[in-house]
Amino acid sequence: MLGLEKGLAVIECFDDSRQRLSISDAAKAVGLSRAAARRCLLTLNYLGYTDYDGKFFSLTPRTMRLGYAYLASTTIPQILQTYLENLCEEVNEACSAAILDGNEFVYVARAAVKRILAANVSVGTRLPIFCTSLGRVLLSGLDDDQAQKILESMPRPAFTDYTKTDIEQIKMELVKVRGNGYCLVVEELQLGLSSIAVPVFNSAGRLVASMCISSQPARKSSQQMVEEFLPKLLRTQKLLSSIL
Amino acid sequence: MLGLEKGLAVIECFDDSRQRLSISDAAKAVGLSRAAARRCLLTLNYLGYTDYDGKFFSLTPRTMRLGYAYLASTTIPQILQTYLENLCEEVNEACSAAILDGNEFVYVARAAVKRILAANVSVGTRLPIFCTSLGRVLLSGLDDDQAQKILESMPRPAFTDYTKTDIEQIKMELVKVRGNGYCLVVEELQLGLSSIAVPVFNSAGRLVASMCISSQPARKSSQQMVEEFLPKLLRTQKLLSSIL
DNA sequence: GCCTTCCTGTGCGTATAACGAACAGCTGAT
DNA sequence: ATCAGCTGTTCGTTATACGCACAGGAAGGC
Repeated sequence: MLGLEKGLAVIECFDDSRQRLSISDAAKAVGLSRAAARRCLLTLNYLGYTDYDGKFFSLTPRTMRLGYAYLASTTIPQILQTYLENLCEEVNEACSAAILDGNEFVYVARAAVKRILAANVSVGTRLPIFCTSLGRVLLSGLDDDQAQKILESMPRPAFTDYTKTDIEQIKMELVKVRGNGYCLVVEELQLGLSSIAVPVFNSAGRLVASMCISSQPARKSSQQMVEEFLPKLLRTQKLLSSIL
Repeated sequence: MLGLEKGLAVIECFDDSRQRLSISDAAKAVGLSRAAARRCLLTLNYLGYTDYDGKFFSLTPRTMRLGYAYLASTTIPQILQTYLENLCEEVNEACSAAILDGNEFVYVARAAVKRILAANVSVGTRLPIFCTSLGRVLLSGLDDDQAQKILESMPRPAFTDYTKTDIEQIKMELVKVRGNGYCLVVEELQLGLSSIAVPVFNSAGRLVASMCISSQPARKSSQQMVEEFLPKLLRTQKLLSSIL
């Protein structure tokens, strides 16, 4: 069904840098002919997924039904959310859970503490997997071939001086993650940010998500992260694996 | 483009009561022929929006790209989120913001306090507008004909003994909201829940959202809600209207 | 003022995608 | 063992989606 494919591509091409699109804009962004893009947008408009002011189309909140169909249809994020809030209460740091989607991960649950600097992430936010604790834990659940393929398929920019970008280096990290059962990443995504993550298994022992506690190197040393946070993460992990 | 319409309907038909659907299930739920439903699901699977185990289809996190295209393409929710977190910090109660979508509203930002009872709402959750403070504020921004039409179009069950279900009664409430500039709703959606909401205007004076502080009648009387919370809501409202 | 350029909306003939019906194979239940 | 229900596949027909081409309109340059 080509029409469906094109329509979905049109929806996805809206983002923070493309909030309002004319027909030609959308056609260019998605790689469709103007006629095809127009048909898609008019259909989306007819169905209530977009607004049209005569010149520009913009998405309506109706679109959120699509994304939340997933969250509503999956119990794991809801359960994770509850446990992360308890965990957050306990350690007074931001706690998040994520699942793999292609070469990114998606936050599916999150409990944040109110601090001055609010990391601008929320449920639905996507981040690269190669340089994050949540991502590397998810990667560690794949076999080497798959991990290799995914790592090769993605750009691996050095966000900071500490970012590991070499595939072999990252694969060595994955080995460590599998051996230790956790992943600590310090300032690879952003200076001043550190996080420690563990895998989340369901009752069948399958890796279904990863969860982490985020902090700042200035407040918590790497050693503190492991000594203080890891036991609590592992306890939550155990609780979760019995009910997922 | 009929194909697009059908595909989107198929995505939306997944929810908490329909997590995993066979081809026949989906066909019945959406009202398509089995053949058409199969074509949709196979296409969605090909595009990565669903998983298929040979019998049942389920949505993948990829689907969240669609819903989050809206959030990412709109700055209002992000700004609201920041202000709600400050407000939440100040009053130590759950603060939420919502926008209108048909005869429901959608939470687009939310800051919750950690309490024992976690109201099971998050960004993306939808609730009816006729019996909620957020909803009535949004309704009050429409003209009478539109409000009437929307109210008529939706089921209005009495969730509690206090739920106002009569259209005329609700319209009188809307008049009060317009006059007072706020809306207080006590235990109409659920026993033990109360909330007070105000409209959010952009710099052009147009109603773009509503925001509320939620509490419990056992802890905060109606009078307290108005005396303590309303001034803070109005201050935040004023701040927002200067930057939206 | 005019011209150019870009975009939009529309019509049309064509290719083909989507349609539904029908059939065969499979599974699970009675 | 039989039946019911679901799946996957094929096939001829329909009409959907296609891209091209043209006209109207808005914005900008000269």
